[in-house]
Amino acid sequence: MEIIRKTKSVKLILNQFEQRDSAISTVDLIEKLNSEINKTTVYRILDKLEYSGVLHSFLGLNGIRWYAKCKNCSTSHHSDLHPHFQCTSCGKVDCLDIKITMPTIPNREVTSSQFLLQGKCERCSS
Amino acid sequence: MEIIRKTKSVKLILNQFEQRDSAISTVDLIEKLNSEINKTTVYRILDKLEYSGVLHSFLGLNGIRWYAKCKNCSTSHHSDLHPHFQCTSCGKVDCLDIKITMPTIPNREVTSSQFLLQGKCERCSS
DNA sequence: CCGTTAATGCAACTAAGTTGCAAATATATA
DNA sequence: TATATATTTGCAACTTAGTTGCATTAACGG
Repeated sequence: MEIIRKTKSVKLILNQFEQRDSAISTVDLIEKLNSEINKTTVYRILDKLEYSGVLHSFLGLNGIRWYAKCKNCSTSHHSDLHPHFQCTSCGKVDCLDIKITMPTIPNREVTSSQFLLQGKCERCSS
Repeated sequence: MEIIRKTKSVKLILNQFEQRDSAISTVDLIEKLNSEINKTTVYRILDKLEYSGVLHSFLGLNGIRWYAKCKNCSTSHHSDLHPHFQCTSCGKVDCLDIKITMPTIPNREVTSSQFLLQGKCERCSS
């Protein structure tokens, strides 16, 4: 899971993330690159990009996995404690630039968290 | 989705939730009641119990759905803004009795949220 | 340019959850 | 208590996200 070569498929996937700023679901990515990359490959590349700190992932509504660019992550540390927002109308997901104060809970050692907000995005509520 | 009859299957499922205080995943429930109830029925009953405000649901790690007893919910309003905690070691999930202050986000109308904390529970970290 | 090793495609699989339909059963009413 | 009716159930078949093993292909360091 360590070494990552700059293959055609890797470039195609990274290109998708450079084109937009919002998160992309695995399903969308597979659909979009369907004629160029096999879905197994998409899953494997996303895994590696997350592992190496290029992307971070989280679950949206319906348990589908989403990926977004990392801002301050590395292989050893994922600092993605920001919440995500999914529009229940258009389905689009964004990273929110808000810091979450991780609650301390007695008798439990919290190591990470996922915070998903749902509602209507600007475009869908107007 | 409205009317719910007190059938043998409904009683069996409610009984599972009365026996414990932590959340139960759909998968566990199906497995546990496997000899008595068909999985389709389990899914359908859980849907109805959530709809009618008896249970609330959320996604755990891996996108599996979990259900837990509601405390102050009704058909019209689900007041389950509390976070959930999943132990990465034993997989058990609990509701946390903590109030979340819903962040206000410019240009977005937030209607609900899911907050999942991960780490080690008391039993697994000692 | 070549050899090594990682990356890819493919096909088959797993697992969660859904759907349609016929048969069974809860419940209100007579 | 019997009956009508609408809800609930089981079953089988399906959908969809994600995974695995393996043989083939392609990066890239020397």
